[in-house]
Amino acid sequence: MLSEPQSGYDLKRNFDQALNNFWSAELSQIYPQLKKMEASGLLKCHEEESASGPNRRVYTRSAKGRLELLEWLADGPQVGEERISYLTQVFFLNELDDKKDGLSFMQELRDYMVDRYEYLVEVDGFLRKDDPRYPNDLPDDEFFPQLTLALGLKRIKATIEWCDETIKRMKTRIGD
Amino acid sequence: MLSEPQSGYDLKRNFDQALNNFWSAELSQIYPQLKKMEASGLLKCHEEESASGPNRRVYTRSAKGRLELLEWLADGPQVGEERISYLTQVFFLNELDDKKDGLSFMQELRDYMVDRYEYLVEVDGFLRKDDPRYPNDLPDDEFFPQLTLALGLKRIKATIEWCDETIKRMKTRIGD
DNA sequence: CTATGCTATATAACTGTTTATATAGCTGGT
DNA sequence: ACCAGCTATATAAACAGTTATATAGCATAG
Repeated sequence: MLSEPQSGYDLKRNFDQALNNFWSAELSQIYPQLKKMEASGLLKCHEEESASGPNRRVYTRSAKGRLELLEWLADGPQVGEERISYLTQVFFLNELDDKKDGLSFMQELRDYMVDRYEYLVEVDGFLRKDDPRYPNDLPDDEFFPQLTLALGLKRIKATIEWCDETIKRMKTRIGD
Repeated sequence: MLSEPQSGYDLKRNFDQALNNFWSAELSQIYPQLKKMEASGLLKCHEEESASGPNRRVYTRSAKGRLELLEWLADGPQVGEERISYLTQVFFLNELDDKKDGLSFMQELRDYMVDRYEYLVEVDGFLRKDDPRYPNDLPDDEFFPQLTLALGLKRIKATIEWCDETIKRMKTRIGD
């Protein structure tokens, strides 16, 4: 992102597409943030006329901005806690009177994960097919975006496995 | 949580331990939240003297609170986006002049994940060993907390696999 | 006896993020 | 002609969450 000059609107689109739901941001967060970064000298801005609608405010990284980016990467991976909302729900599943309701919950979760998995496989296939010049791997501008996809696939697969094992364990407990 | 009467302090401890870093909350978030839930009739509160320090404000779920919990579960799993900070960093790794810096980044990430995996295996082993009365599975009060652990293990394993594959791909690209 | 750490609650300040709303003009369909 | 949908920016209000700070008493280690 911001490797090439972009407006807030472009950035939003790239965020949504490229990071495949591993990070998102609303325009109401992006626009003030870009202004803040411009004010502290990390970005430069120039206006462009738009064919439709208001002028585009196009941002470019400054030398200072680039330095800060390199520092951010040099600090190493940010491995803070990863929040999974539905796990807090799973925790409360033993409060249910009818144990079959817990099973339904897990089956619903599994169905969602399978749908998502199939969607990501499709996106991944599209990325890989596009360029036959590199039989061993993708060019740089596709390699790094594809890494986020590859992790997504592995993690969702692991989650589906967990759903299956949990459903099996729950069925045994119900005595079904 | 809140299956049994608890103070904000208890809740924090249980959150941290039981959800194994899949969810956390600070006391400064918990205390006002409990007051809010008491005000809207979801919780009841009574004070207890404490052996050390100020009185304990102990909360219990009300009938209304229990209903709301059941509705929350009946709505199905909350499968919102899962944010992974380090993936946004991976995305920018192709900005680095020296490709070996990208490799170091991935190796640092792998080391962290391996450490975390080994820690979770230990915790999981401790949970399973404690009760020999159930040879096939755990009692209810351990089964549900263990599910969060089981998912954590599968996901971290998947992440380590991804790190290994990525490191391999990166090495090939460098020509090492 | 002093420092550290634990139980226990509370608030202020700040940052991050989402939802809702507004404006403005262009494009394509019915 | 009208409506829906897209590009494009902007702000207000609300909500979520963290960091810092304060108070207070007890226990334990050095």
